[in-house]
Amino acid sequence: MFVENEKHITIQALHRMPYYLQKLRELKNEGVEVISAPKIAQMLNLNEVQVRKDFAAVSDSKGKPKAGFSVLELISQMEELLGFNNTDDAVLVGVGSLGHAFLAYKGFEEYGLNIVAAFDLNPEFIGREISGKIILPADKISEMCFRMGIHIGIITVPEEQAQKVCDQLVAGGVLAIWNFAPVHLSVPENVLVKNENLAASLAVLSKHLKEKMKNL
Amino acid sequence: MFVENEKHITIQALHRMPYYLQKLRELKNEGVEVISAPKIAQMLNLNEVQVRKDFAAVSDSKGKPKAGFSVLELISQMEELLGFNNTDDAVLVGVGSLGHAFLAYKGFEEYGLNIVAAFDLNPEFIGREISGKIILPADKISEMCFRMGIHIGIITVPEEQAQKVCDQLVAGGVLAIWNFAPVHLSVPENVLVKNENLAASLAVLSKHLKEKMKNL
DNA sequence: TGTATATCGGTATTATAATATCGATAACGG
DNA sequence: CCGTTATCGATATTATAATACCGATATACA
Repeated sequence: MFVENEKHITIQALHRMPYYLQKLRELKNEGVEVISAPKIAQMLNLNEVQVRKDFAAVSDSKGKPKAGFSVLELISQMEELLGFNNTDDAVLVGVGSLGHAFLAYKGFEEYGLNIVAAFDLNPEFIGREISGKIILPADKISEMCFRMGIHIGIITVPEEQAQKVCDQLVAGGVLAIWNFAPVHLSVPENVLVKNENLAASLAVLSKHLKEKMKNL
Repeated sequence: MFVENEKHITIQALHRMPYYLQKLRELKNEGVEVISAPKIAQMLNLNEVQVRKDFAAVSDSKGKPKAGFSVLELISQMEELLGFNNTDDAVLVGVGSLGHAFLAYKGFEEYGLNIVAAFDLNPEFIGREISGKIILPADKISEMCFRMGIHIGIITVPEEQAQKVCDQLVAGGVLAIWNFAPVHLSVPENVLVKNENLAASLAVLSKHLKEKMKNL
């Protein structure tokens, strides 16, 4: 007879949350205090029932008929859920062009991610400073993650090196991996890999384009 | 009584394709000529039926019982489908840290994407050369896209500017938009927006981590 | 103050994708 | 050369997510 305190949130709903959050913050800045699901749905091109369900999944506060939901309450509950108000430390491996950009990118902090160390396999980079971080040799990954209690790893190395780097992160106690290499990574089942496969996205774009062009 | 020549491929299947392709190329390099669905499934941590169905969706060549599928045929048919063997021209808008990295990134060409022009709103950047491309003023977007017959636009500007840039791309005849700004973009229905929302990915990671840490 | 209505929450239905099942068949070993 | 078996394709089932529907209710306005 335990109370189910964990709301079930689908992965798709989770992906929609940042869009809600962005729009809600916009509305807040315009002075809007209450917003209805159909209005949000229209703005984001979603189904109104889906919006209402998504809101119900994050929020325990109820919406009022004819009016809607409290913008401020939704914002704070979403930030809570998404972890954007408590910062996680992360390490980054691979300071090629993409890794370089991430080290320079200020936006991550806004989402609660703080890159505390960067590694590379290339001796040429090691010891150099990029955006205020000293680049460390890749063979120190496990040790450093363990010592600093890091649980998030970002992989921006070429595909050939990705699995090896991944193994080192896991050995260092990392539980969540953000993988930008276009390869499948094998990990123990308690570790989550979130793939950011640019090739996959391009495939979608390219397919769509091919179909559009055919009809011209 | 027309023959259905367009195979139906789900969006999820399309996302899996680059992983298959990567693995198949690896196998090809090892000299493997025929591979079975269960083996691929095991390597990529997928269901064997799913793999077989995905293969059937791209390929008209049949697999052989007890043996499997021709690695070479699968590779060429996937490349064909994904459009990795015919290059599309694209423009990029926003040369902040991420845009900068994309201009420097060589990998896109491998996937059939060629960035032919880059734009920015910031007068400070205009006229400067980054990775061999001259940065043009954003108000030239529509004109240039139209003149050069560009159909793909990459948006790497901050969220406040994204919708405006998007409208200009659409006005210039762009049909597919790769959006890295964490906002929903409104477009006509014949235009595809592929969102690459880093915040959304981080949300997934953060949620997973929060649950893991709770159990410690 | 009463009536119309936009929106709510909950439930039912439909759509989509993943997985399980099974008879058929080509390769392999004895 | 014949049984054994891994894998196939096709079909059935289950899981998951999206959408439609409906009675209840708070607000707005006559």
